[in-house]
Amino acid sequence: MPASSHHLSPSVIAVALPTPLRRLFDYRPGQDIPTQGWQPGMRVRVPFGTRQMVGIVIEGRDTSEVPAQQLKSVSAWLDDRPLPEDWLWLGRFTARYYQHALGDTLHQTLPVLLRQGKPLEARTRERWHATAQGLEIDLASLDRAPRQAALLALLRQHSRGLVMPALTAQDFTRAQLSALAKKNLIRHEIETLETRSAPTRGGLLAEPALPLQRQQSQALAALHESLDAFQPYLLQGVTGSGKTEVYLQLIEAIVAKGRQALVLIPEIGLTPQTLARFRKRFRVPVVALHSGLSDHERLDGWLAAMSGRAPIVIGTRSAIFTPLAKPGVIIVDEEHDGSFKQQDGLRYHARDLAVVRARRHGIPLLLGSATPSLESLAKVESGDYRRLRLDQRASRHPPAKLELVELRGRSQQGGLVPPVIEALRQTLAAGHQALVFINRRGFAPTLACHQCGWMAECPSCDARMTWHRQPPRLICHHCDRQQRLPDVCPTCASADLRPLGTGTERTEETLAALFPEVPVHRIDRDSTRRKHAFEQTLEEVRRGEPCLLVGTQMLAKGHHLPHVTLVAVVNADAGLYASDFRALEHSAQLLIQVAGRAGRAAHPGRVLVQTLHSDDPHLRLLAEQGYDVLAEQLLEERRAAALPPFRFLALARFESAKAEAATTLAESVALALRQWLEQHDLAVDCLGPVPAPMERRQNRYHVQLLLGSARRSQLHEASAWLIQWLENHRDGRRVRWSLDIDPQTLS
DNA sequence: AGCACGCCGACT
DNA sequence: GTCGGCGTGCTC
Repeated sequence: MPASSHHLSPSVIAVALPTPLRRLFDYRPGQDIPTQGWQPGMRVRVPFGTRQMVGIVIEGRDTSEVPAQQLKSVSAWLDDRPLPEDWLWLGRFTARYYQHALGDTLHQTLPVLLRQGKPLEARTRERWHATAQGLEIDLASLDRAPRQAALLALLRQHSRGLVMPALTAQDFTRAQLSALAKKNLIRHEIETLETRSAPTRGGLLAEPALPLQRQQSQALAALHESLDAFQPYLLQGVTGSGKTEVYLQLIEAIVAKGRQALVLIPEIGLTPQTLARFRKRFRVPVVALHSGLSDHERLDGWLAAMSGRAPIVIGTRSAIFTPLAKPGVIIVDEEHDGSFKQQDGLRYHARDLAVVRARRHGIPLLLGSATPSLESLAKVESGDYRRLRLDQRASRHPPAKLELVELRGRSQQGGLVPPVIEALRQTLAAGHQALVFINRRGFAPTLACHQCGWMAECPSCDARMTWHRQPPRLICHHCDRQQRLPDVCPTCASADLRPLGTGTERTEETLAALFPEVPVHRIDRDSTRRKHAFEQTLEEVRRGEPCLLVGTQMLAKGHHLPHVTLVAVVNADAGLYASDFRALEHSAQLLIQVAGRAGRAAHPGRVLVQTLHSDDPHLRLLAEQGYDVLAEQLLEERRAAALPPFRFLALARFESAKAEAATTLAESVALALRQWLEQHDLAVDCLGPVPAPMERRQNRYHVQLLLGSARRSQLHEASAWLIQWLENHRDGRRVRWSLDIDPQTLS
């Protein structure tokens, strides 16, 4: 709403504040309203309780329900123009859809520096110099403050001065700077960073686009049919079929029209290589928003996107909230990936918000995946999305078929059966590389006593502790609790303690013993904790010498491993038989993704999948007919079972130190909700409360209530009512609760 | 969520 | 005598 539709100065403004309270707070506008007038989306600093907070002005009001004497005034208006309208709109939509407090939502989707009230414009930084006095003084006179002396010595060497980042990089502190400044030995000035805009001469591209295969051209042609209107596309392409090249050429067309492209990538996919590929192609700036940025870098990227200076913005989940001056397309790569859903606090799904945002802007949306989510496939079926297929790989080999290898009745070494070990041997003998995929880190999933059957259990969770070798410890993967390894069984004192099951460390160890002549690289969260360790290993692997790779899903996603011709999956069953209704979908996606690592270059690949259930119909369907056919069947099963995407769900979670507290609250709210649903004749059902799949985690008990409806609007009404009930009920104090709209998992 | 206020145990 | 435990109540 433009300010002109309001009084120049309303008597009250409603402000969204960073608190979980689901309401706005009214203030008097105060004295220093910007001369151009106020507008929704402007930031204000306001007194809140005993503190000052930064809030976002949402609307003006003639009167407040709050008694006039209780109204406080705005302390300061922080902006003379509002934050971008597209950002505010999406924030308001998100808060409403996910039933989250608006103030908290807006706060979370803003760069840290803007949350703190820093100016929206140019970024400033301090540049420090030695003063004339500081240049003359004898450094020895500072011998009691050696760091100050070192700092002054450094500044003396730089006549143009040094900026803060350069100083903190050398571990100098603000305290040391202030101390020297107090002695008049140094001083600083504030400089504005003139963010360079793009060199546009020489054209858009820094390197020529690659020639397209027939299907890629067709996909691109289809995309060109709707560059100026909302239209979602599902680009379904097998690994190695050149989805990225389609993205790049689409972006080229969009940027050539003076518009911006926003690219969302899964957390694990925003690697230096991915980024390098974009930056190498385009001469224009590519802003990357990832977790490694400093607050200043993040603000810079945000401002560059907001002003339109950055034609291409690429980032993970939270980048969906980046404002764009001239939105042209949104691309979501690996759209099925679970990391697009935030799993705590504001539980939004970036892919779903991308749809909403593209519709609002009237621009195309491109969802890419080799293994699309059932949600997106259902939208293709219903005609909402257009499907574009890429079935051909750039290399002449078709994607490797999954070969199921039965585990039952076979001896195992490090979790591998003889035919798989033999296949590894042949692969190495041919001078190739092999990848062993095992989705459990550590040495063994647990430690068991062969005398009495005792197993290492976490004292705080309903879970087994994982046996780790490096360092030798029992670690709970759910709460991070660590214990030393027992020498003897704690219940029967037997020394016959053995690993139960297999993790990456154990497989690595076995492979190193079986194939001493080649290096074995383990890639999991533990082995790559050191910065750049992952990249270094990949670099070495890409050189192509025969080697073995052992790893978790870190290895499965997106990395080019051109010399790998054999993929072995240690155990396909873990995900297949999990209780979660999406378990099958997710493990099929993971298997196909792992399989995609095999044979991307000159040689065809093989994929061996070990399983205890080689006759499982779903697994066989996947192996024999591929993901599409399985997905079709899974969709039918979901339809028959009235599960998403044919039904909408909301999951209320309750958590407390005492099990009864959570259960009692959940029961009361369920009872009240059921009555209310009946009275209002809403087609929403309410399942539970039931204990969560892992009831006890970190010594807290988890209970949940599942709401389901075929009507999204009714589900929303019901969840809004539920939230209100919980907020008004004091018993909820000792119980922590949350509501998850469109939950990704029911655990 | 913070942060204050408030009323009962082990310390200088 | 007080520092501080976290129970309850409020934030325009």
